[in-house]
Amino acid sequence: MTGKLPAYFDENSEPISARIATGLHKIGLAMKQQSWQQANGAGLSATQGQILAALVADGPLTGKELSERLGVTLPTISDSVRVLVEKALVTRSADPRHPRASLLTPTTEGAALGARARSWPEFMADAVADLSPEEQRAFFAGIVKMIRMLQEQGLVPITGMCVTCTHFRPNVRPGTSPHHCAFVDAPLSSEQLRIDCPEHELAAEPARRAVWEQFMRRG
Amino acid sequence: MTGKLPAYFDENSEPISARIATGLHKIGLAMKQQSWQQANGAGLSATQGQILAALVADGPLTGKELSERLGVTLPTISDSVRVLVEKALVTRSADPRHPRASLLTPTTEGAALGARARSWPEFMADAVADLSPEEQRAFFAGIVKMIRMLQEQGLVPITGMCVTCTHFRPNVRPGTSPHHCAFVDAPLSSEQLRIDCPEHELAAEPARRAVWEQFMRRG
DNA sequence: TGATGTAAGTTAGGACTCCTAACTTGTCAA
DNA sequence: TTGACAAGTTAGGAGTCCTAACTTACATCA
Repeated sequence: MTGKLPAYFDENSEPISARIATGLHKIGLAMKQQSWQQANGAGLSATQGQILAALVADGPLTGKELSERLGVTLPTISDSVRVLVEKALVTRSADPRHPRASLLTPTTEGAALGARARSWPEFMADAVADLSPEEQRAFFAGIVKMIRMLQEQGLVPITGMCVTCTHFRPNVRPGTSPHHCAFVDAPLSSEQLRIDCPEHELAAEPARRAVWEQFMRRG
Repeated sequence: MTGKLPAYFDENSEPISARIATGLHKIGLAMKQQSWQQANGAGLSATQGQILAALVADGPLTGKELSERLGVTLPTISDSVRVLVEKALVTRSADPRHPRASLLTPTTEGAALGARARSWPEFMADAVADLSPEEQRAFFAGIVKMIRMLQEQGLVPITGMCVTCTHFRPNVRPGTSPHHCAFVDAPLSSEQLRIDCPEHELAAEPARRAVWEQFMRRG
């Protein structure tokens, strides 16, 4: 039955991986526009919104930490933070951990805006909601693996994902919830993995690789 | 067997759709950085690279068409095109279809750069390549549906996808290649669907909706 | 007690992105 | 012939993002 039809597209189409890349590109377009619009609607710039969202999600952070999370350089952060301080949306306080660092904390008003900013990607969640649960699981699994590989290439900051966390124990029991989080001491299924956990603690390199390999070894 | 374990994460974790959204956000971060770096390495700005890539992929386009494809306004395109013309990477010629429009065509050098720019998302294809073929199919299916839904919301331009094309005939035969492309008169499987087909011709609204519904009706 | 180093930020400056608003200019229809 | 429409351009301004060069605090070690 294979070879029965001339299979025009097998020869003339780009490989599926390239088309996935193109598709993600289009989705990225929507995200960019959306976050721009949402931020402007809230009287913020896009990065200001992201900063507030990060502070609300992960607690007080230093400029350095923000620059890593958002994937921009320190001067860019410094600039946006200055504006946020002027607007009285965040305050600085000394960081006990680092000599010259200052922890950024949102004010009441800033926290409210940050909470709203966190929900900006929800327009995508809406689009995802129309997929069947099974499709969502498959989609999510692909995303987790893909992010991990992009992290290997140094293109995505390593934060928040279970699969790089000291507390993560992959495939420790049979059944639908094979993984375990040692932090909250609770079982965890593959589709419950976190992408942005505030308790994430980066595992050291050899352990990190071992955890990933054990995670990928299904069965 | 359900309910056997306390299911901490069922209660304390965000829904999977939200985590998918966050994940896509992270991937978007990598795309943004990557295209910035690649473009700079080629002596272009990010949008200039995108414009050249679009011209190489889809043939001569007008400014208007470019602005729709890239999701930016006409002035932004106009500005970048001016620079590209100064650099002798594209030329303008009259468009027979529209009175005041001008078709943009890459020069030899521009076409070479555009071809390189087209391959910039390949770093993602590499990350995708490590997924199993089955995972890739599922991932791709999710992307196609998601883009379609974002198009409905007007967040992604409607171009290049089979599922909005006059030539697309979904689910017309049983088996692994149920669809058909009337343009090249060839059968088509779900994972061969195109995301960015230059022959795409937008179907009129009632037909478009009907096609989508028939596409979603599996079996 | 200093000299040197390191890490976190800031400032300065420049290229690019991206928008809105206002204008120009061809074509077509009333 | 007048007016509407569509495609572009220009002007102006806010924001993004970088590199390079500084500042400042503490830590270390001679």
